[in-house]
Amino acid sequence: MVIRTRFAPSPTGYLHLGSARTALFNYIFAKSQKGFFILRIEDTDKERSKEIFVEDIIESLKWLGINYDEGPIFQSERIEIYRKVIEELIEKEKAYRCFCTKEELEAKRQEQITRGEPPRYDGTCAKLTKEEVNTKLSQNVPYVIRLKVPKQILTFKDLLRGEVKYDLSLLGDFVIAKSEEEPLFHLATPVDDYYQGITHIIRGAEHIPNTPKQILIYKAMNWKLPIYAHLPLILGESGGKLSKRHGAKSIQEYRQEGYLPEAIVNFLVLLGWHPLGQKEVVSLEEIIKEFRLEDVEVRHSAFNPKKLIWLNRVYLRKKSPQEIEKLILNDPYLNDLRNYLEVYSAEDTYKIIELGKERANTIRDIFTTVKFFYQEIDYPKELLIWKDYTFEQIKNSLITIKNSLENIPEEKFNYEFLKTVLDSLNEDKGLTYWPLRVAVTGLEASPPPIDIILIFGKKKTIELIEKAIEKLK
RNA sequence: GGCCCUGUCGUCUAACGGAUAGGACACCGCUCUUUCAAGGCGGAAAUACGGGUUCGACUCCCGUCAGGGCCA
Repeated sequence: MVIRTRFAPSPTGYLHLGSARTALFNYIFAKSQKGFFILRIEDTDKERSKEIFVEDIIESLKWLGINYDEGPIFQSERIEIYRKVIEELIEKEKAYRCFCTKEELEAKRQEQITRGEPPRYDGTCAKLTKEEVNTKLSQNVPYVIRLKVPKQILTFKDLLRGEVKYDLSLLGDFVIAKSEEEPLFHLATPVDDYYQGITHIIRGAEHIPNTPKQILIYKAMNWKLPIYAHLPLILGESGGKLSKRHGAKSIQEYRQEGYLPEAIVNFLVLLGWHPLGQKEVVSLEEIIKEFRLEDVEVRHSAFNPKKLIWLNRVYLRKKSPQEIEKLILNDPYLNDLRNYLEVYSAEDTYKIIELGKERANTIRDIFTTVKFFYQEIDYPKELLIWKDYTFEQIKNSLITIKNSLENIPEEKFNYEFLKTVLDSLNEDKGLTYWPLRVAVTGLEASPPPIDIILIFGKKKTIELIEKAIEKLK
């Protein structure tokens, strides 16, 4: 059997971590089985569907490296297919037109509630004769289309949870379409899944209660059922399902902040699944090789942003400065960082990136940790003080450093020589390095001073030391 | 409210009837070090609760409680 999976978002919001995880697992499973992964846009809700969200979904998937083999297929372009199914269901008397008005339905519902029954449709219009229906149609009485639901227990198999039971008598004959041209979610989804040959429906656990409704369509049409696997939900830090409402950031926001797609993919896959052994940093290739859908965890998991940051650091450190430069140049979301690439020579810029990335969480962070290379520095003179030394002692140390540096010929201005010279100046090396480091960075915490001096060069370094000495006078 | 799903360190997870319940993030020490980061070493930290089943339950069953989802 050729495996076919799909990701079927409705374009009513930006793609966030929760739905990206669903897409990812569908993709990984399909690829692990040498199957196909399909993108379907469920845009039948014309009010809430927006083109901008379609673009966002497509762009986000592309960025994450979740490539679909077919699609995007738009439901809005498939109205004829749904119409045929609806007509067939009515023809076979599996579904019927319901002419009840909102007021009538509301009255019945209130009645049922007062009787302590679950509110559901009582099937009045199912009893209408063909003649009665035709009369109402000719009078243009508005209607919806309902599916006939048998009063029995439906059991379906979820690949991760085993058998799930559902009492259909609680459901009543639910609405599957507002008209022949306006299918609802519970109709359009199974129809597409069937016609698109989807073998495995992998989606969020919030769809478990929807599953019986969709299975009923399959049964009414006499179609072979797909395999269902409902993924655990990702919960926000505050508890509820991760969603726009719970302050979930979109994938593109992470991109904008300088996260790497590898880190996000690795992070998401760890929510509910884990690679063999004790390793946690895994590439998409390894994931695809080791992935087994049955091994996916069923319990919901909370989103842990600190672990995402940690993974991002891991991947950031693996990148060479040249690769980071390329990312900045090629990603419009990081466009503004280009300015940083033009200040120093390419060689020096690579060195700066190297220093910055060791301390950065994200690509964007790189330049904030080494901002002293790019902006005028200022700091309170107290920052120059190492331990309990006096201003006088620090000033003298800086003067010694300055004189030593001035005496170093240009050709010997390299790491080893500088280290030998600076190491020899004071018994307490902190008396040398701390004030020197503050003088060139203005910061409490920064990369090591010699690395910085080498990029600034002799002249600029001496200028900065002179400024520091000036402060202490 | 009804129905459904789920309960292992704070968080993500391993253990799929048989070890001192393992790892990762975060946290706290120590170490390295001029600072920060990274690294190395170490620490604290969990089977929700109550009943069964079994020679033996994290693991199977029932109940309670808790969290979450869907519908209304």
